[in-house]
Amino acid sequence: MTRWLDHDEQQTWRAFLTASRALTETLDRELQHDAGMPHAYYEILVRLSEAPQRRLRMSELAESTGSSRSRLSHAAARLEAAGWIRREECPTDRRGQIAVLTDSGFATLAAAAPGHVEGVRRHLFDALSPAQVDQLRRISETLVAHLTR
Amino acid sequence: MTRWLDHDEQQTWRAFLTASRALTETLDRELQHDAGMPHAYYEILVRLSEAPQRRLRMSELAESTGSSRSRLSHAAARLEAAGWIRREECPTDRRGQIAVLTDSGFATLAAAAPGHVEGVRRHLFDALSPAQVDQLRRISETLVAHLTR
DNA sequence: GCGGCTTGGTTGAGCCTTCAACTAGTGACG
DNA sequence: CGTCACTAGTTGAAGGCTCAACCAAGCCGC
Repeated sequence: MTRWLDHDEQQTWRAFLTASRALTETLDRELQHDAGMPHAYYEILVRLSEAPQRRLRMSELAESTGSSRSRLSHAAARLEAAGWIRREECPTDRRGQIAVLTDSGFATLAAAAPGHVEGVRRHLFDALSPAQVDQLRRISETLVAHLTR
Repeated sequence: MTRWLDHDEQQTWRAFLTASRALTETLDRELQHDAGMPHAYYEILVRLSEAPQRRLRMSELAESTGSSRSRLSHAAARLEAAGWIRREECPTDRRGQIAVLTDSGFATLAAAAPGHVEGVRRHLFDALSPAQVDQLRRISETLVAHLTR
């Protein structure tokens, strides 16, 4: 037997879908416009910038950005063509590749970050009360735990 | 001056991103696998199925699914090729088109719905407490209002 | 009724993602 | 030490989305 959604659940689900879609689309568009890259690529640069020596194995980078190996591989090809990252051989595993953030990539990221952070604040945090922010965090963490179980 | 995110805000933002991405990707994959259509197309069929006579002007359909006219136009071409919708001339505005859900489209939707709803329940509602569901709804509604302002 | 603005919708190019297939290197086990 | 399963990463095709350009048709003023 299907456990259908009642009216309230419907409303919740549709509101959530609309909100998350609108939010990600808005931020994606802003980033594309201001920095010439989609949000997914921005995230890759962020993770690299936070890693020791600004370098990560492709597989770790895929893991940490929540993308498939294939997606990351395509993305890396573009980022490399843009001169924002470079790929090096891994000394300990000859199958491996290490993605390295270039100076140009770091500079691009540094230029893009303020605008993007401002966008996140404006579109998300400014709209919610401190209590709601806290609730959203717990909800999100619960969902992540549940989905990656 | 950039209003940077503090540590807690960072965590909240990243958790939210991860959760909403994981959720939509999971449901999208399930739907693609079980019903042979992406979630965006499923939504179009749902809106049509709820409309009087299962028909809507393209512009209203775009509005109600939160997609651009261009996106809907491309989607409609595919849905029409699949035989799930059909487009008719609008009698009152000769520029207009009316999307109509076909019987085949309705049957496909009816077949896909139980599995999808079950997925939404399993991945979202089952993970959260009733209080959290209520919080999520208010948060989402607040964000939608804020973003479409 | 005729310029000119606006609206409804489509189109094509380019980009991103997915999926499945593939290469190459690693590691474990007999 | 050879074989077989698994892991790292890439590739290409196909599909979906965005953006900008475009064609009609409606609408508004004079």
